[in-house]
Amino acid sequence: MESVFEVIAEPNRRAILSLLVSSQQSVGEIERQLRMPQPTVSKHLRVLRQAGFVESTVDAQRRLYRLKPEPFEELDAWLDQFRRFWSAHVDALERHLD
Amino acid sequence: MESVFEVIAEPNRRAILSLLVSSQQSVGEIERQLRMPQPTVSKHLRVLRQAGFVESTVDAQRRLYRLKPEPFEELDAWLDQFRRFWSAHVDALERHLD
DNA sequence: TTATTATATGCCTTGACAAGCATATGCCCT
DNA sequence: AGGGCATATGCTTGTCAAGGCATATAATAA
Repeated sequence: MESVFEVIAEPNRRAILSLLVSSQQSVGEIERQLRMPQPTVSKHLRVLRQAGFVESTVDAQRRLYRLKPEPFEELDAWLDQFRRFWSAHVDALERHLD
Repeated sequence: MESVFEVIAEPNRRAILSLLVSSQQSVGEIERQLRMPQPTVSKHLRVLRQAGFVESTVDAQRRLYRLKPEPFEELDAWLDQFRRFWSAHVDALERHLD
């Protein structure tokens, strides 16, 4: 589970990341919104934390999780090598729609 | 193996995609450059083809594989929701708008 | 203190997938 | 037709990760 690519391959992890876009959330809030067993949520959060996608702070008995930018930058950097290639396609599509 | 995320989770598949950025390649050329058994290459190409990452044309006994843009666009669209978390994106967006 | 809430972790089972190897398919050439 | 080259596919095996469930840890409240 080293690579960021493997981490985002899991649908539930992507759902958690999308949830955290709006604001930081506790484990229990994620659990309820995604209707997922709590151990499952905690395990996915662990993977996300170890890969640098999220970090947490303590709030009484709760842990508040929020996004971190670095892995997303890494993904974007990887996509970059293909960007020239497919942006031409987008431009062509836009011209066609005009 | 439906999702584009699962497809790019495999390192050898990412290597193949990176190879194809420069130009289209035959299975044998990919096999030699990546020092990978031919059945392995063919199997990964099959996954990539089914997910729309590549397409092939016939050249005598060879099949020439080249990239297709759509799955990359899908990845980029997913990344988009997280872009406000890293500052470099602002610059990239400005460059794109120029 | 004990009970309750919030989160993390351990064990176990199951399923998926990648690789190895053999073999099939298909095209080219003589 | 037959042989060789290029690619695809089938079968089997090992590995690894996700989920279920129980339990541990820790903070709070009564």
